[in-house]
Amino acid sequence: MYRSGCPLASALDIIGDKWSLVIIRDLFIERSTFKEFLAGPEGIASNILAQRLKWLKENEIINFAFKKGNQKVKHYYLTERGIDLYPSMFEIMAWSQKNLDNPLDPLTVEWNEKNKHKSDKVKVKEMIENYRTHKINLLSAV
Amino acid sequence: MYRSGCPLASALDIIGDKWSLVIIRDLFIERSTFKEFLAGPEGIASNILAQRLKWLKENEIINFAFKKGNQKVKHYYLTERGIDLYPSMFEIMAWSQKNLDNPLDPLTVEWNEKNKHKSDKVKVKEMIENYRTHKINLLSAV
DNA sequence: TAATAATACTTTTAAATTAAAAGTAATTAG
DNA sequence: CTAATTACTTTTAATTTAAAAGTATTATTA
Repeated sequence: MYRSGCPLASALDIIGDKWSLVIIRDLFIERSTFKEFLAGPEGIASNILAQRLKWLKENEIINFAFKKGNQKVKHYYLTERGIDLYPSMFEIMAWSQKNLDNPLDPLTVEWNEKNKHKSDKVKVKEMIENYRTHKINLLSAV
Repeated sequence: MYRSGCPLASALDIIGDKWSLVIIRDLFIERSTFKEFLAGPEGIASNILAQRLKWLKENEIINFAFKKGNQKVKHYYLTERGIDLYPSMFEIMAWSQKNLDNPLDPLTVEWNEKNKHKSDKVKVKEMIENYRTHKINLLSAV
């Protein structure tokens, strides 16, 4: 299943594509439904989205639950293994902002402004803490 | 060119595939020629390798030089923008080793053993320092 | 409660990318 | 001068991605 015993290559075997981390980003910013993922600014196709959600679930990076009284809307959320990806994503975003000259979307500009006085370590820690709180709320409503 | 103004998605537009970071990993461990990349344990196809090297050069993540007296063997190396990817790669490898159960190759086991007493910050710093030294040697031989 | 709408997909077909294998031009070594 | 080596390129097949339309199930509305 894995191409080699290199941990970098193994990780890329799971999340090395243009969409997986984008979906995981959406989960971190509290988007949780198929419809919300579809509405993201990158415009993922519904078949690709369905396929990636299945793959990420099979690899125990995400899971989903229904809220009580509703069997229609699936709420996806990150497992611990998924939450654990945040430090990698943070470093990739830092690299991107330092090295690519693509104008940032308003959401990122706003987030940067709000967090500019914090250290990287605190930024990562707080994002994860906030996500855990959100997840608890989501799962307590199932 | 970029799918959105999200820095994560923008980075994935450049390096979001199964091979780019594997090639960059090779560069960090001082593999520098087409032949050496081809010989890596993942078995990249030569056409894919050529295409990726071209793309990474176009995006100023890598460059190459000939050594003096030899116009045949191209020695690829990381630009500053490429070296800057190491913290992301380090976090991905850390995630992988914590969360995937794929047996590590001997090179990684050996590296882990040699560096186990160091902090993550020092590991990252030293890898980059070592790479810079290697690069200086390489370029002073052109 | 029956019709309508919404949600999370699936299917189909086309386009693009990846892969495997073989081939080639330029350069160097013998 | 010949043979080998290096860094590709080409060709063809297989796989993946994408776009668009369609569908089953559940929830909402009249």
